[in-house]
Amino acid sequence: MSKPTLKSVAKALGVSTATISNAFNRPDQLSVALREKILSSCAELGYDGPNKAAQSLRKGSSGIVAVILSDSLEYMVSDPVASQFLQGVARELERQSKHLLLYSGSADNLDSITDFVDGFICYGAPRNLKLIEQLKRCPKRVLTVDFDLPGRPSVNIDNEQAAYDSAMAVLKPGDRVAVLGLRLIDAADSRTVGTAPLWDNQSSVSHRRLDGYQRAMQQLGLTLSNELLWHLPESNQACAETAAKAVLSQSPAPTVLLCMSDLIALSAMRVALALGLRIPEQLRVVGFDGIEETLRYHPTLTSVWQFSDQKGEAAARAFQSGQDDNQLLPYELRLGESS
Amino acid sequence: MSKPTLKSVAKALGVSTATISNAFNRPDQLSVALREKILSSCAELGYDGPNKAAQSLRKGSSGIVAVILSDSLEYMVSDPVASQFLQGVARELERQSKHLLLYSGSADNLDSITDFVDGFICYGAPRNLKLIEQLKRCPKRVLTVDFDLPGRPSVNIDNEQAAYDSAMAVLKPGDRVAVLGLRLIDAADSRTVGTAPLWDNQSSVSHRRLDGYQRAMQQLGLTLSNELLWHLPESNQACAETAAKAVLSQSPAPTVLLCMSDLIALSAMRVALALGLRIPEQLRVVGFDGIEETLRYHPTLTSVWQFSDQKGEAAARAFQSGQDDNQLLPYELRLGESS
DNA sequence: CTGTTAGCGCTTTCAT
DNA sequence: ATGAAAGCGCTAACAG
Repeated sequence: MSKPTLKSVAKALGVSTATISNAFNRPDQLSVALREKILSSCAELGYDGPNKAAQSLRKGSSGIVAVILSDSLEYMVSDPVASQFLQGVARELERQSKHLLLYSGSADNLDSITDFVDGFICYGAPRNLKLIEQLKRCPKRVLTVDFDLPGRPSVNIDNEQAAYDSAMAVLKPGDRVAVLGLRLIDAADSRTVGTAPLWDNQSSVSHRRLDGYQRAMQQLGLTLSNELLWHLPESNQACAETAAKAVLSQSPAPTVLLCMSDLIALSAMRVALALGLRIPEQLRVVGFDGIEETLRYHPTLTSVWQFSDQKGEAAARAFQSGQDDNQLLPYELRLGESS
Repeated sequence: MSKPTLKSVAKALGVSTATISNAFNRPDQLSVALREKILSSCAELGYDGPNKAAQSLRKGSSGIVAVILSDSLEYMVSDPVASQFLQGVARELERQSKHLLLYSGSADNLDSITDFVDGFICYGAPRNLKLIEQLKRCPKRVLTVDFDLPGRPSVNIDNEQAAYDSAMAVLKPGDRVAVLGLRLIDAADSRTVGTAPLWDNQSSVSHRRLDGYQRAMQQLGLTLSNELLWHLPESNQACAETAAKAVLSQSPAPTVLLCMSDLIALSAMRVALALGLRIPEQLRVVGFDGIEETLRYHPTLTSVWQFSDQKGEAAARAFQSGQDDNQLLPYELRLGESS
């Protein structure tokens, strides 16, 4: 015997298909008693509700929201900031009785899933630029986070201002400044930006942060030399160590490290300490994001906290709300022992 | 103007719907020239292929495979073993041009997704036991990993034998042994198992590993005292530290720590070193899983390597193959400086 | 409160 | 090589 369908169940119970459908979708359309009876009979027959694929075809919506990650699952999954964000999205979606489909930003296209989902929440500009084109002309709802798409709603923080604030909190006149940046150019390894063209991927957060750092430096009469502006392809320990070692072994050594993630800042501090540098006396360090781990480490890190889980919730809520505005979330500069 | 459909495109091009369908799904059914023409016209019209929801309804398959995690996304995502596994699944599925839907094992039911997917790969017994019941009577393909369901294909390693091997590699006569186990009883905190009933969740890997440890101990004439058998609710640093501190501060202190994950073993070694214990002279430690991080840490860890990424690939392949056997994958005991 | 009916967008015989 | 037509399982109007 194959799986029961709405029709087969209706026949078995001697009622019309509409009645069964209503029993599941519109309780107000029939008596409580009848509904109870139908529901329990269905349970016995092994029918656990209308087929969702058919339902989705008919209604035009499925209750599934896709989250497009900026990179592969494997990478995102190991980043505490991203997983905080996902946690928030999952929590809010659960409240809405919706479901979450995780999709890789390095995938080739959205074709395989667009027809199954109600829309997309894009967390960071997808690594594969083809996806951006597809999202632009997608008839479904698209909400971006940490970047913008013309005419689409978004959720973000003011990265430029936050970076500016963090730099102002740590910089002093006469400082020699190094920046450990994230995905500033198109290169797969950690290296100084040098003369490589800045790779502006949909006005990424990194470039906005760099703008903020530079505004602060300008204001203090400081300049950033090209060899001290580093590009890291990923926010992880390995990339950060390479960069930190190179930067800190220069002479004269930098007195301040502006880091575009807390993970980078933490690794940099480890390297600095291993090199015998004293923080903050000889080197001040500032991070970005706000992750738990920095609270357990000494010296604690001065950083911009952006509450990624709340950002995830906000994104899911904004997705649902249907409003098309560009939402700016609050952030908080928290001073630690590193500055 | 709304999204073009197969029908609207057919009308626009003056051919039948079947022809358009064939152009996309069965190239052999029409001339190359015509197909080319149709495909390019479709691209112009902004039609990028048949609607997948309708296709799935009609064909009864969608090309999406759900991976049911044993716990919430947020938890799994931070576990290196799980993310290795997912990596492998994702890689193999990509080869098959299929897609991956991640689903939480603590979700309430599968109803919301069953109709959209071709089947389920369950990575570990889901935390929510209701899901197990649903999987048992699911008409779609179900493959389990790291646990078994009657009549369903599975992919696993021989946990009992692997645990036995690892214990035999480290144990000596006269040893005082402590076990840092994973999810052995139904408790949310780290604690000794004591007299609590072992919670056999579908013959979990943990219990098989415990069996293996005990066989080895028996063979060497050793016994495991109840206060030295620990239950940890999760494989993470916090849980492991609690347990390790308690276990190592006993006197006489244990001489061997059998740990059910590398993450646990690593944390335990940190605690031991902080306590001034020398490894392996005063304390030998063995782990389970095989994760990269143990190679960078000193002392390096003796552990059972189970190649989770290959396990993921194997699972996705077995899912696709249609074979219903229970596959046992190889593992490898690797000796490190900790034993 | 219940039944009838017309599709949602597609694939697939079966004719032509 | 192509077209007509029958559904896949369901929902929403509408009529009763």
